[in-house]
Amino acid sequence: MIKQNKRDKIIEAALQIFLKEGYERATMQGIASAAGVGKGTTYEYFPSKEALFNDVVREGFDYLITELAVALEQEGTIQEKVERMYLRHLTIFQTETQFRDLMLNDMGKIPEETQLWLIAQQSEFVLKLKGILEDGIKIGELRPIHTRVAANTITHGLKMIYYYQGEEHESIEELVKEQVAMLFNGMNQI
Amino acid sequence: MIKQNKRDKIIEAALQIFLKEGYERATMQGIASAAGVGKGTTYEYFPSKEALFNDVVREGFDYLITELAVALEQEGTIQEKVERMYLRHLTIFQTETQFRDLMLNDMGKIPEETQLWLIAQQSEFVLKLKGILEDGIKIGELRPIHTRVAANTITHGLKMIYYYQGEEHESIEELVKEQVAMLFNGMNQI
Amino acid sequence: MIKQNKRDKIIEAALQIFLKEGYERATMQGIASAAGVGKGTTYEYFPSKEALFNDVVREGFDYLITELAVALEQEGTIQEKVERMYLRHLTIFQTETQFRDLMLNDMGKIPEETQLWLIAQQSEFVLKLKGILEDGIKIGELRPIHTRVAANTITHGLKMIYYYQGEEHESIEELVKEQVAMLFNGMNQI
Amino acid sequence: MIKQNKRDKIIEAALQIFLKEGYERATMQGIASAAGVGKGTTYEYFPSKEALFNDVVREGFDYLITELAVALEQEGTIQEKVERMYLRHLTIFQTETQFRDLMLNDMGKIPEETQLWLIAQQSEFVLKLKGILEDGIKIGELRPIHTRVAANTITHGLKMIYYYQGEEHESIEELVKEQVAMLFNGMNQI
DNA sequence: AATGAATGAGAGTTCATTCAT
DNA sequence: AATGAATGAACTCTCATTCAT
Repeated sequence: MIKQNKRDKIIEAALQIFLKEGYERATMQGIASAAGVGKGTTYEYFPSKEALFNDVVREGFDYLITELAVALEQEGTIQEKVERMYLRHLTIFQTETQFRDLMLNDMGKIPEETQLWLIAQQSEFVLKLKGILEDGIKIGELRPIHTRVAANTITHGLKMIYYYQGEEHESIEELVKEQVAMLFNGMNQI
Repeated sequence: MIKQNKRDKIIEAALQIFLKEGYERATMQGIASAAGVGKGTTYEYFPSKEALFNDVVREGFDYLITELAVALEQEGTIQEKVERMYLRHLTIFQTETQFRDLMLNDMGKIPEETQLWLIAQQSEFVLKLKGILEDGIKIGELRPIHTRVAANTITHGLKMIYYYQGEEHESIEELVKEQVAMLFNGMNQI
Repeated sequence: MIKQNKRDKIIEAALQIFLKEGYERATMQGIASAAGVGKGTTYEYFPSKEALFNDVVREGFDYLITELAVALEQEGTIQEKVERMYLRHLTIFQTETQFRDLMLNDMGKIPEETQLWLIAQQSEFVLKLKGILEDGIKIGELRPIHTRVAANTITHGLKMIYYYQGEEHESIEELVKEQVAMLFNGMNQI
Repeated sequence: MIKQNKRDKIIEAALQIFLKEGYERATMQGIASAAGVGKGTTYEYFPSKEALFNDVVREGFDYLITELAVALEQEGTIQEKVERMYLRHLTIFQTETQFRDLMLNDMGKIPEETQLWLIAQQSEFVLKLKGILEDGIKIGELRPIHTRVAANTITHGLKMIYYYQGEEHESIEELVKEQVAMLFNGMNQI
């Protein structure tokens, strides 16, 4: 097993607990126990519960954004890129349906500065996607759509998978592909 | 003004407070004060904070689902119906961006039974929409799409508006219309 | 027994505990227990430990100053007035030698405002005493002494009794009288 | 500069911190940092916070008593000796008004044994002063006063300077001299 | 000998809930 | 039925002390 330092162990345990319990329900004692350290130890690494949450969010979001950006940058048509991104997103959160509680919730407890950082990160990501869509229009791969709305729809559409219940005879992967196909091909008869 | 009974006053006040503060941050004292009743009185009508939250969620969700269903049932093309539903949804939550905190968050605190009820309500709604889409395919208004995925995408796509930042020269209403148009017409060149 | 309201019971218990333990050592649990109420109840009456301490100090000091002023205002020579004041002071603190901890110590924990109030109260008292001394000089009862220093010496000299150890065959009352006599008659041969 | 050993550096730092913060507020980490050593190092020299405080008090008191005794032993009338002692006392504490917090406060935290030692030291000092006063009476320099009370009054009167506020056109030195003069000459008209 | 990472007992404070009025 | 005073469990955070290095 890879040797992890205490800080990483606490971050990881905190992520799990925040996910399972939400910010308020989570207790420092619980996080410490899950990390296999004493309660006081958490305060050696993070000055407060809020600061710990802040770092958890930052590291988690950083990881997520990076992964998605990589998926976008690989070869293929734009629809393929987006599909790849959706599937990567799915893989990351398949085991953690509660991840929405970290990403959508509890955001009032992080410092203004981090809130702004999150928005900035997300905006940057949306802009990158917008650029890709504009290129797609230029080379005639896409119709002349409203790229800002499209980039936002695609980005926030990622979160839809949080709500897919396990259903009968189709895998979630297939549903995701169908969803992306719909975004690109539309529903109207032509 | 219609005389409201105490129970309704408490439910209404609780909704506002839960929206503003989230479940954990909300206090029974705050809810009671906002409702203009004594703290003990809340316990005459609801046996616990959780039970109150449960009822608030049920009533709120009920109202929402009903409103959206009405929007769907009115005349027009399917795209028009969906657009109407999106705009109705927008109207309801325009003033309460924190509504996502009630709908997406804090759901761990309601009893299993209500969780299942919520899912059932939502499934029922998705089914109704699915039926509408199937009719649309039958009469040739829509392409032969995967109706379950489409119904889910449309339903969960409603939540995207929570994340629209106030942007420059376009109103949110226009962005919503663009978003619906994209769902129906697709992004790919044809 | 006189029926005391809860606030008074808490103030009284807090006084005892603060005297015995000092501000930092005193615990809200201990104060609550001593007052015969629940821990949370103290917070119904005082928003914090500091606020409770503040009120204890104000009420205690108020009582003390009033009692001493009364002793000064009764009939007699100036030496008799001062002696009476010293003895009254002695009576009040005879059972509470730790009172110095409340009056001299722990003053960093009370709000600036109360600190200023205490100084103002004390200054006012010293001024009153200074006036009495000046009258004494005018009517030839006292030598033309430095009245400000004298008033301060007498006032702060009150605190000396905190340090009298129980000694052999003389009572503290007698020692106090001797001390006052010395202040008025001096030590030098004439 | 004389090389100080670690123990002395810790004692000195601890004195400063105890003076500034009081016993409870002072932290071992703060003391260690001020002394320029590691936190664990303090425990190499002193087994506990209480033990450290104990040693600080003993050494500080020792120094004080010695200084005052020296002032008393130099040449002059008794009034001059006492005045010299008061001024020496003033010099020592002029910069540290918080010294009263060490001397008057926090004494509950030192072991019984040291408490008794302090009382004994003080008693011894009072006795020495009492002897001086008795000699003064014998040679007719002083009136036949109650020497024990006088010695106590003089000794405890030292603490009065803690309470002198900075005042207008007189220096504290002048006030101290006035105070001593009053003790020796009395206030009553003769 | 010197260190500081690790710890957990214990502090102040909040608040859902109870219950006498 | 309506109330709010009373309560204590449970929380975050501090810091004296230990101990492996």
